[in-house]
Amino acid sequence: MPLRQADVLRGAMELLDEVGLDELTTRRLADRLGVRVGALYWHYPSKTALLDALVERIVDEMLAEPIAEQDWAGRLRELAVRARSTMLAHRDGARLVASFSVLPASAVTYFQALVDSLRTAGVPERDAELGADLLTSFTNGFTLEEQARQAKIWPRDRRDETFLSELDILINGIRVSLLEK
Amino acid sequence: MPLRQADVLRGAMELLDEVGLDELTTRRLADRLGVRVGALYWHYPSKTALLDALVERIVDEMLAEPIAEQDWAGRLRELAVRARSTMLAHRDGARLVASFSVLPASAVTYFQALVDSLRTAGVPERDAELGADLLTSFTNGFTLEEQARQAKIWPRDRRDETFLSELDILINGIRVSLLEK
DNA sequence: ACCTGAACACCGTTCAAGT
DNA sequence: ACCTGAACACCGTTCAAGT
Repeated sequence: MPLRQADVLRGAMELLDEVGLDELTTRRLADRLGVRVGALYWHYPSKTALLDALVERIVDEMLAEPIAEQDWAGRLRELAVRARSTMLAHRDGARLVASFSVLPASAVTYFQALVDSLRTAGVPERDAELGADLLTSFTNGFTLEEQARQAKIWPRDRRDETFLSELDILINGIRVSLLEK
Repeated sequence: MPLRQADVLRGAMELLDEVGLDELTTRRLADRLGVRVGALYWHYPSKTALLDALVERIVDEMLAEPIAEQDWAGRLRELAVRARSTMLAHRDGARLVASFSVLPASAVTYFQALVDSLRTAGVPERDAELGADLLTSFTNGFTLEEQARQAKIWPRDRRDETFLSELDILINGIRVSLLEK
């Protein structure tokens, strides 16, 4: 029976996890799906579009489970932790997510969840956006470097500890700069 | 007269700035240097080695000028601002720097400058390293996203403002978490 | 609707041979 | 010491033609 777009996407995700982003080629993907390269272009218009679909699927996972009720700091922490662990769950996940050419709808939702956490704590819109952007830049920068190099040096629990410590420093900055001013 | 390694490096940097990282191929570089592709491999053992040399040159620029005497917060700010502006000075600079396979010696010096700024303010070694890593992750994450997408949407002065605002929030976090505890 | 066959215009890398 | 010529093993993409 014929391939559907979802099969191509699933195959691409599996191949990503097995060989990494640099070895994820259209030809290897076609092989794995038992099809000729050209066939892929019936399902996706370009490799870029396929990678964007992968990014979307990964970012979707970040909000798959609802965020537990808690104070603003706990919500920010949970959102950041989840973004990191979702990217770490896929080989080269951070680099892939950083490379999107079409911003996934779920990325907007994610960013909005950060902004909302701060808004409900009384932070004005413009400041809440700054805080959300700061948190996102840190999380992505940390995870990108971690996945590219640190993961080969330090064990996961050590890296978790470091991430949480730095995250707390950052959240304290948001507290004194945006909440208590 | 024959090509020297420095010529290849300069040519690569110029090509990077003209066409970007994705179009920086060994063949285009060879064309620009008036040489056949294979000749490059006499000067650099691989494209990866050449890219690492580019990264090194960019990171070197970050500390080309001495850091002005000032308090720890001012020093951290200046170091972060300089890292960002140096990466922005080259097309795809942030993505290139994030991709290094051999950590440049100057990157160690840069990181140490961050750590030292905190150490002289009385922060213990381990905490100083956390703060330096936090600052680095943020700066790289911010600039990577900025250069990849935001630069096409917002003018430079608007992005400068945003970076400085977020940087201050982060530095306040370091202040209350690592200095005043 | 979905895929093959075959091509096009590229890549990075190697290496004997030339000067 | 530095480079050419030529090849090898790949890429992403297109598209007429097949089923």
